Amino acid sequence: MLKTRIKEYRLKYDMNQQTLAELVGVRRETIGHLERGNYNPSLKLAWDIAKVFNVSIEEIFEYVEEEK
Amino acid sequence: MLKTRIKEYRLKYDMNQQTLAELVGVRRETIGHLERGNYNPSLKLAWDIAKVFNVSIEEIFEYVEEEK
DNA sequence: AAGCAATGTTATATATTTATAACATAAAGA
DNA sequence: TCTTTATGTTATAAATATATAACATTGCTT
Repeated sequence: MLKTRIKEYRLKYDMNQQTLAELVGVRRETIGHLERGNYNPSLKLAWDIAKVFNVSIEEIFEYVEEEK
Repeated sequence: MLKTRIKEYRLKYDMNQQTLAELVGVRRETIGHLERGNYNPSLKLAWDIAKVFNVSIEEIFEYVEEEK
């Protein structure tokens, strides 16, 4: 299961989904889906998002084992 | 454009494509395609490969600008 | 030369991400 | 209340990653 801190960093930068989406070249729905854990992004998208926040990919995305 | 050091690390670990593929749960052709830069992996696959070699994703994958 | 292991390559099918559009909901301000 | 902004949600289409199978090539070893 994928845990993400996109929303946390997005709010830290006082940014809405639309703005982040434009910065990385995807739709705002895509950002929303990622924040809600609906699917795993491509490495390219993960890379681009991490770059916006000047952090490593690992800082924003983490795979953890399912509980149940 | 995606540059990758999969092959470099794979050889360092004296491992063939088949073995690496099994460790991360994909086909050997998929590893081959990645090494030849045919497509960008999912974050999950990139994560799994980095984990096999005990390095960060950024150590193995890097996006650089196209020359021409 | 013959055989084997590793990798390249290609075609097609399947799965998943992402795009697109439309509508719903919730919060905040005028 | 009405309007606006941000986000949720859902359905469908398009794009791309990955699976699968088949065959080619290369290098090594006998």
